Amino acid sequence: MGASADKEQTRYELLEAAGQLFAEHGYDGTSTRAIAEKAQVNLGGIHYHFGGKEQLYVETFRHACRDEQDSSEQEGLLADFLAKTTTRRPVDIAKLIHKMVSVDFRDFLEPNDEDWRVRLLMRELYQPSSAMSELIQQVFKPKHTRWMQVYRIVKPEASEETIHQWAFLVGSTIVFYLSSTPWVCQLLGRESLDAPFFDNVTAMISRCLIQLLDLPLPKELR
Amino acid sequence: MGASADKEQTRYELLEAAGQLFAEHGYDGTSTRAIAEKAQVNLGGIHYHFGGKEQLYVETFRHACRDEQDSSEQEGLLADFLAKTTTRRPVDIAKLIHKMVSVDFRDFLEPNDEDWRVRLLMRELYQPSSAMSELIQQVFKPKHTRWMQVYRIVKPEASEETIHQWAFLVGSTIVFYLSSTPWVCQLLGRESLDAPFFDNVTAMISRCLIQLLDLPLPKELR
DNA sequence: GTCTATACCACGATAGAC
DNA sequence: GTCTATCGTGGTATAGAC
Repeated sequence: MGASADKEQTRYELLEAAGQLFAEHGYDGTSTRAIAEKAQVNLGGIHYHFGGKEQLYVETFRHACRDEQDSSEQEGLLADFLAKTTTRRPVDIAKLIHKMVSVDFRDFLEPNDEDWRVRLLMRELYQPSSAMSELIQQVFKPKHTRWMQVYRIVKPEASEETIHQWAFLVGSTIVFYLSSTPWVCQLLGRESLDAPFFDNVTAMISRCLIQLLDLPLPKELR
Repeated sequence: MGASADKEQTRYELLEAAGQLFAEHGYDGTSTRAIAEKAQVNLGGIHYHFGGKEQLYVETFRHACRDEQDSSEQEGLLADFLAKTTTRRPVDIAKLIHKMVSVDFRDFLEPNDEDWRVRLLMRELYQPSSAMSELIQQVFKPKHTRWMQVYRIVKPEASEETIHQWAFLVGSTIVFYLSSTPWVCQLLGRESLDAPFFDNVTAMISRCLIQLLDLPLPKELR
């Protein structure tokens, strides 16, 4: 029993240490020796428990996914809206869109420097590994499908391609600001991007989505 | 004389070989030995001519920038428009925006697999190195400034922050589709993204930009 | 001045001792 | 289950050939 608990403990220490280092320095920028040292585990332990650096990365990834997919506050927003059998006023759909955008932005762009999970997920975007499919299925596909549902409420006759492209608008903006923060800061002559800045971006993207659907802008977005 | 020409030739061979390999496999994924072999140059030549892998990467980058910044067709579009002293009708500005978006998308998303330069520039986005500042100044800042000028023509009283965020819309979309193509394809159930697909994205982003400025949509975007 | 051969150190992986 | 020794590879540096 003690041995089994120790094993889990060792695995956990390795996953947490590896996650933080991978998120900070990337896959290639992180040495297994650094991970082992940070986790207070012997170098050989990585190969013993996970099989190698590559597999440790994938497992770190699954570890991060499990914690991320729980926060499906957005799911609730949409479900609540769909549950209402009352007539759906255009302006209510517009407000729903604004709320959903806000949730997405808050989940991904809130400056929570202590949490390495979001940054790790984003890294996978540009360095696709064998963990990519898992991340798509568990985190991004549900979000994407939800956005597509919203579009279909308003324009059920639209082409699939158009709906997909519309649904990508929020994600693409988040990916951009998350990955290109140093660039954006340099072009803006700033040190960092704060919450008010992202509130404005949220409002702008909401306006885009709403206007593309020919819905009326709520007062708060005017 | 012959020696000097040989030197330039060797440097050129190294830059071309390194550029292709860096674009294909990334910085960490490319070994100096592979570069030397592809360029038919001795391993030591990299250190002699450039000082090391890092400096070779930066020079490869400048090499790519010089070829990229020439294609400033967009510059011409905007200059032509500004040169016209006739009254600027809102719909003409809308058409200008659509044209400028088209040029941007064509420059970056046209499937020119043989040319490694664009892919190399994009890689720098998610793996910022010492070459970042150069890329921003030479390639992205001019584009960004151009977009900001367009916004000011219509709404000179807007806040700097709003203008920046508006100007980032095109770039963020391009960065997204360029970097996340595998993800997009998997979510769409496609093999690849073709020109008609990007034409639709171009149209959608143009609509966003135009509607955010309260300009009338040209007929071709209806 | 230009290029070649080679040695050096850090890293990932692995086998074998305990 | 843990730790150490060791191998192959990659980036770097340099002495010496031309």
